[in-house]
Amino acid sequence: MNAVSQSAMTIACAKCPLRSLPIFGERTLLDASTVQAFKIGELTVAPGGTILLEHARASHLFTVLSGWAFRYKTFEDGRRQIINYALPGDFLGLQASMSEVMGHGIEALTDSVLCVFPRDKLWSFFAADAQLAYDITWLAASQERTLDEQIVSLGRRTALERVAYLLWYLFDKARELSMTKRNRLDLPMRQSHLADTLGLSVVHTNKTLQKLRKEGSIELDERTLRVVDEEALKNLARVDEVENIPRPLI
Amino acid sequence: MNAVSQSAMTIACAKCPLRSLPIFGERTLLDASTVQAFKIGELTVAPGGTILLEHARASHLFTVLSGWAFRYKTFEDGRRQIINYALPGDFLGLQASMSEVMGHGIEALTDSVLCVFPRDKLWSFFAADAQLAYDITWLAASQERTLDEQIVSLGRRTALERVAYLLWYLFDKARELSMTKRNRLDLPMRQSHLADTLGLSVVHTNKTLQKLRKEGSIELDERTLRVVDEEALKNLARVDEVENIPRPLI
DNA sequence: CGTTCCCTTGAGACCGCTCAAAGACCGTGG
DNA sequence: CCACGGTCTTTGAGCGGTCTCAAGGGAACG
Repeated sequence: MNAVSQSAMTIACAKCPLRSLPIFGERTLLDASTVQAFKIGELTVAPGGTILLEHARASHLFTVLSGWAFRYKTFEDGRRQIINYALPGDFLGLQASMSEVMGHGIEALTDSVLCVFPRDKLWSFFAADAQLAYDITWLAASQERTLDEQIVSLGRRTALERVAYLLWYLFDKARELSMTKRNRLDLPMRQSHLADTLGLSVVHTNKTLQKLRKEGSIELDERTLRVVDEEALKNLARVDEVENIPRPLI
Repeated sequence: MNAVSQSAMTIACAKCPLRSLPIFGERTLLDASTVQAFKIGELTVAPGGTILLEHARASHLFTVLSGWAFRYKTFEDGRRQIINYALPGDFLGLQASMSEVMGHGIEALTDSVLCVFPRDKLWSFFAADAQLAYDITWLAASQERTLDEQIVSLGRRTALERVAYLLWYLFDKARELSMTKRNRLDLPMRQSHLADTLGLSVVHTNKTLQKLRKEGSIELDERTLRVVDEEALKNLARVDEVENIPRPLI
């Protein structure tokens, strides 16, 4: 709720910097004018700022243009579960548009900019452009796959495997977006975020991170992750290999 | 793979018994002929039969017409995580249609019948019928909400809360479909299925079930669940109330 | 230069695990 | 019809992974 502002200056979809990334394959790329017609503005949020409030009515959909955010749910007694992380190109808020009220909150981890779309126009855009409809469904289905894997993590991976998986997942996701340099990635989250993602306490998360460092496949200090031996990390994490196929961008 | 057969006799969508259930609201109900055109047949599966094989290429989409099924993932060492359960009206296989290979398996718990749709025609049906496209997206988004809640369960609910939540969730889902009678529901799964859903061992699942029975809000024997005090169960489960709005049926 | 937030470390408690075995239920075949 | 084997549920014992509580150190910031 704090530090949220709406900017008059917006990036034209045709000049969207994300469009040139290989992961958003040219063949699958929606015409920029279609997205432009759907887009109504941009939202700028500071670290810790709320993008979507838990249990509130959501009137917008978003695509992350830059920055990190995370989706979460909380209990009244303060327990928090982070559901997943959003990076540039991720489409947010769809769940809410199908029911009336948000089931989760979304918070920015870094300074972030999001493209804003009107939820009440979703249907008319579906009717007008089948490719847009298909792309949104594609993204929703892809999101399901990610959530499936998070469920497997929480249900059946040990603490060490969970940490390894999360770090590899974030690394791989960031690499697709060319956010890594020489196997290095700056992670904006605190250990308390990792703990709330992993279903562990902060203390045990810390101890498990240290154990993982001793395994030798990663280095992690000053909030910079370095993947030293990706194969070893993936084996530890029991990664179920999925090829990164080009994905749509709304 | 065993006990799978394709029947020549199929139910006409116009006469689909699910269409008269209140949860599939009339206003949101897709024209029967649209679904009929998309449907290519029915699949009958016996208990324990495979509907979708993990890591195989999927060429079909399904709607459960009758019976119970579950989605799961396994590790090489045998650990299994059940991701969620499918009941009549649930739409299956979408994740796989967006990538090449199934990330999960689907297995029948009871004798089941599924409507079969061709995955390679999905795009052309999207282009031909915006309502169908919208409905499929709706279902995908709704599924995400369910998965979010499962992530919260595994990450932040205690064993007792988890069991309470799962039983309430199944009860509520079945009630929408008029599968309950006087607060009673026949559950087809074994305790090992519950354990693999809850991220617990079978032994601890058993002990937790007993503790829950002693709490008094449920009875459970002979595979019949009876919800004695739904409010107490929901409080125990820390249910985040969501109204059951009418949903589409493909 | 103090305050605050975060990471780290240690100690002890507890939740959920594994191992083991007995009882209950069911289908099958003698 | 009964004996048997297999699967599922239940129970007990002991271990260990993860938790909570507590305190110290380091870095950032006003």
